[in-house]
Amino acid sequence: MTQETATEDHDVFWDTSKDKQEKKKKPARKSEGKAAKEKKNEEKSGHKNKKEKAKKADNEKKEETVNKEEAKKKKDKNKVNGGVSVKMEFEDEDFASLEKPVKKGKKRVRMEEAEDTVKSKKKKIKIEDDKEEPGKEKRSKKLDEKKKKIKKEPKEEKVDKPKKKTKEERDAAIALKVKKKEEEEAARWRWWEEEKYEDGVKWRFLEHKGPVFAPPYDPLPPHVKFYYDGKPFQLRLPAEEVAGFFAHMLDHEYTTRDVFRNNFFLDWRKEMTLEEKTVITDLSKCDFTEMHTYFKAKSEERKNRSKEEKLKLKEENQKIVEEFGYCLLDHHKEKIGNFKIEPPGLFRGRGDHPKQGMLKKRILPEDIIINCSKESKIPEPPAGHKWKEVRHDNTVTWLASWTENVQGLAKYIMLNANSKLKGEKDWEKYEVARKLKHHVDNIRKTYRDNFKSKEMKIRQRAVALYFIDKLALRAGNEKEEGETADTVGCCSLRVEHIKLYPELDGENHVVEFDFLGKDSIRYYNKVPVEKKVFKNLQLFMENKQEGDDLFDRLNTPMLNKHLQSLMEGLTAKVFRTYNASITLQQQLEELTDPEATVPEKILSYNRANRAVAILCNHQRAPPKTFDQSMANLRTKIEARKEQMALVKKELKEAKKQANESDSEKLRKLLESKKKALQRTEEQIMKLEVQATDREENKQIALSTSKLNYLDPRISVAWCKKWNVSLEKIYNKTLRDKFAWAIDMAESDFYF
DNA sequence: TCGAATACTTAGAAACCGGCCT
DNA sequence: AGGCCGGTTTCTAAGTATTCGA
Repeated sequence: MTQETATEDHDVFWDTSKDKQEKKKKPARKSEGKAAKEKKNEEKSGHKNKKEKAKKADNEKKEETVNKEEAKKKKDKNKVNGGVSVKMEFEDEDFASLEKPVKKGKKRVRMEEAEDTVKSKKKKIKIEDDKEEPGKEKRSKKLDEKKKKIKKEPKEEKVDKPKKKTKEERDAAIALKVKKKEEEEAARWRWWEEEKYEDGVKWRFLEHKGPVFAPPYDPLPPHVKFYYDGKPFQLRLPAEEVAGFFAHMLDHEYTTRDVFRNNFFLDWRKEMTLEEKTVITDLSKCDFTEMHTYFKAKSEERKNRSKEEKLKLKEENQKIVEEFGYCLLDHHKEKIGNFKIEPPGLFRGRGDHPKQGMLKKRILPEDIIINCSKESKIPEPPAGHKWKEVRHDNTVTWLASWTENVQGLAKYIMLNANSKLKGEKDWEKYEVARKLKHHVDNIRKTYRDNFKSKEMKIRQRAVALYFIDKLALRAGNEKEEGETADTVGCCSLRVEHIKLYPELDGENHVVEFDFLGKDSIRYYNKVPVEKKVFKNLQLFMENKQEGDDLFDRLNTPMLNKHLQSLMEGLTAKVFRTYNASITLQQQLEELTDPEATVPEKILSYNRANRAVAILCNHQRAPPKTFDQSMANLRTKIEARKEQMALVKKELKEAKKQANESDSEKLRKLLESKKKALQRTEEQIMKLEVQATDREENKQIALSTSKLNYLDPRISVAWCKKWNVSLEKIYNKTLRDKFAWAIDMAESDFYF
């Protein structure tokens, strides 16, 4: 099968536990494999529906142009590299001609202009192929299908978990649900069936009400006091507010850290009056506990509000959401992702952040830039205020922006993930990743060749790319020292982040990675690498010491420029998307047992998802309640097992009786016992599967990859193929975000 | 010709909420 | 009826990639 060809290739490249000799042989077979793959794909399109076929044809057309471009590029490249490669043959091991290590930022290597950088955004990959079709009938037919589906689903649910309500109630609830779903579906903007805008234009009409500001400071009641050096001390409002931010966090580990405390204290003092400043000179003499207790009591109070109060509050909230939570974009109402301005507080940088604890100031309308259509109703600033600026830039997607004071970075108000603007981009992202599939063999060959380049920067680039591809490392942009936590990605790796073992645990050429990546999440991995990679790493580390860059002649713009020349639209992060999605597809194929029950299939899905999460190093802190909840589950299973034993006994008894005398009643009893046994067995199985799943998931976060890396069409197709309802895999948010994929992917979708 | 600025995606933690159990 | 638990949603920090402008 087509799939196998592809996944096999991938598997060998990936599975680091396998013998490397096998891997080395691989490239020779690759082009062959690819040709076969493509042919199979063609055959496959034979039994696709019209829409698909049209798409396919179009794709091929595009593929052709791309290939032409590729060919041209390759030719040009050969002009440059060709000479080098001849030289390379006898200079391969001649490291003497390679440049000496450089310190990045001081002696930056001049960026080599790519020969034929394919630019001009206008050429950017057009992704929709079927949208130009008129296909109005088709559309309405689709809608009908949708409706049918919608009507069916809740019934299934009913069977799944019967509720303890009266029949009428249940029916009413279901009817309501169906209605709501239908309405939602009818209101959905099926933008993926429309033509794309000219390049750079993000919208033609945009109207919104502006952001919602944080509520004003609510002062402490007089009886709640702050103490300095054991004595009550009355703070003025500005200092009191900031003290409150700290008091709120008192039982958080942050407040025990020196950096956090120092930064807080420094910024707090800036809010103090001269008198306050004179008295309050030592944070350790500050006692916030009374404030802390008060805040806690207040939040408790909030939780214990009466039903009516809660309802009222909810309604009020709803009103705000209704008014400010949506915008009008090209005739469609779209949900805004973050319409509330971030309230003031203490900066909670992740990891060892040098600025943690600093004061995040309150944002005022005077800080806000509004972006909307000229001809739209311009949002009104709150009474007595004005906006910093109102602009009308339809080449960007944000509705409002401001500059945050801690790091001086821009913040934006943008649309929700289910919006056209986000969805289209997401779709495009997966299309680029799918395109990489057709180029990846070539690219891998190229970087392998480059392992022996006589130019240091090309070798470094090749090895970095190898890591990005094989290990799904992030690109690793440069960051300003001292401004953020010390974290790295591929290009910013330093010599102390890797260790080289010519031999380790029976494997040759092992590299041990140990560094903090995004969000200061530790990446730790021991990987056997190709010999050439190993030798190069040794070379890169020569004459360097801790703190020096491993790839001293490489940075992300250089890497991306190179990638751009290999494939239009290709950047370092595409490899993560590509490898994540292709891994999911391959794992699903491997792990799904057609005979398995639905819960077992879901476990397989989660395992496939998990493989991706591990690849991408998506971790989470084990939930605080993990051990407890695990124990609870075990108890539940035990209880069920006991129940099963009981039912078994009863069944035996019933059988015996039925054998002795044959009556209608006894037969019925026997039947019901049999069913009961089956039910318990199923329940136990379900619970056990759940337990396994949870255990395996202790420190792994599946959500990030599901949300950002896995082409949703793979999951949708899998559900269709195996008759698993999509709700079991995707929650409401995900289904909303991926509406485009749910609509277009059939069970034969192939990434 | 860089470093800075800009715009957007990706990330884990925390808050929230609703269903279930006692 | 209330509290607990787990999934969902919200929040905002931290990345990537590209463009801008001194």
